[in-house]
Amino acid sequence: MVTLQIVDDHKMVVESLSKLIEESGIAQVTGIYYDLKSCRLGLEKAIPDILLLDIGLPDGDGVDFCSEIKNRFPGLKVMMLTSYKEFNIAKRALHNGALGYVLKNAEIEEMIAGIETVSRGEQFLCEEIDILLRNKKNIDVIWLSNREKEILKHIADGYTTKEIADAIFRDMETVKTYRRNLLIKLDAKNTAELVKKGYEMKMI
Amino acid sequence: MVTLQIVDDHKMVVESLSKLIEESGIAQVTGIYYDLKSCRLGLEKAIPDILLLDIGLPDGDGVDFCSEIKNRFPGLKVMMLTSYKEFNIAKRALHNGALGYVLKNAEIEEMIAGIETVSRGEQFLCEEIDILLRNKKNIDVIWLSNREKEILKHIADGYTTKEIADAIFRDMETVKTYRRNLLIKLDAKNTAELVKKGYEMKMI
DNA sequence: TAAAAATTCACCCTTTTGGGGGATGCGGGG
DNA sequence: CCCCGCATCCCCCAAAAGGGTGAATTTTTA
Repeated sequence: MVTLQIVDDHKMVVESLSKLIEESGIAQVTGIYYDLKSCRLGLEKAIPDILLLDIGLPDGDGVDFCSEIKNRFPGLKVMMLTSYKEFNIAKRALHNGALGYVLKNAEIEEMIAGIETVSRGEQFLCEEIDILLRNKKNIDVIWLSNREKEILKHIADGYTTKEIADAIFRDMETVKTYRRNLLIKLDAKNTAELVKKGYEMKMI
Repeated sequence: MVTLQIVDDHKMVVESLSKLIEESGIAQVTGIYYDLKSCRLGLEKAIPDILLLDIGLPDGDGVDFCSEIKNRFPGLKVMMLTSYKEFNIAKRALHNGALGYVLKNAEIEEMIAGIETVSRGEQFLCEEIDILLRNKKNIDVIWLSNREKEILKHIADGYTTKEIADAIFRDMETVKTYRRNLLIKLDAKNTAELVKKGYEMKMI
């Protein structure tokens, strides 16, 4: 029997979904977590075959967490279960070792089929994401360094170039360079669009 | 028997939640919609006692929709069911006629209790939202006019003052005034923070 | 270990924003 | 009828962001 655990902070979602999966007979739900911290603890005790992973968790990002657990438990099959229909997010998740990506507005049957496929070790994408990735297969994924993310957050918080420079103990010119690069990387015309895209790509 | 309908674009959520509510015996689910359009059509045929309403629907905003349906069906009890834990969003929803506001990460028991309370015509807030509103009860709700929302969207899309002025056939000075007012209204230091706050308050 | 990426700083110059004042007219609510 | 919010436009001036180009050093990765 395939064992499965779920990480999602929406109790309402996860508990009803858990019932549904058990009733379908496709897998046995051996654990439910509402944050990454308790998930880490739980995985130390017992590793399931599949982990259903949300993205917007209260104590961290599911996409980053994905690479973390793939390093610790390479055999664990991770299936993203989220509402983010964004090229960059999906692509980063797959790069980080996720084997599946299913949107929360997908049909339940699709989800069940996905669990089945992933449990065999094959990649599964829900239809919408599959189309999304196909249509943009020639587009590069956008990766930001930690410094870039840090500065992007400061920008979104309303800090000026000077203020950011003081905050990170660097020269204004350095921060200016980062701003320029961020504009290019996220393909934004100015700071406003930069913040918008940062939000959309869940980099803030 | 209390009748209930749900509007939420997450099929996975809504279908499993629907089962759960029916099993609890608290209400009978007489309709499920994945967007506002089909909800409008459905309500024309049969009005339930309670409507569970999400916020981020594909074809519109649940908060705005709330005032729309309260005008058409004043007796309908609307209960927001969403993941947005934001003062302004919750407050606007209640102003727009919502009788309940429950977060998706609340306990299912809380949700059931909420349905019961709302069905009696009494207001119900889940614990987290209750605390949020209490702590900020002296803070004013932020309302934006249509023009302000329009300009805020243009700003987030990366248009400059000049470009926005051209797009809406108004003078640059007019747009400048709107920008100034938006900064004051959303309490932002500059455009970057303005866009951030606009996103957080779901005004973009 | 060599190539690639990230990080840091520099100079110059233009465009855009932000902050301070106004002003007018219009429409709704008390 | 008057006040207030909304919408529109005006002037001035300082600060910040944006754009081009270059380059050194360190860290990471292939």
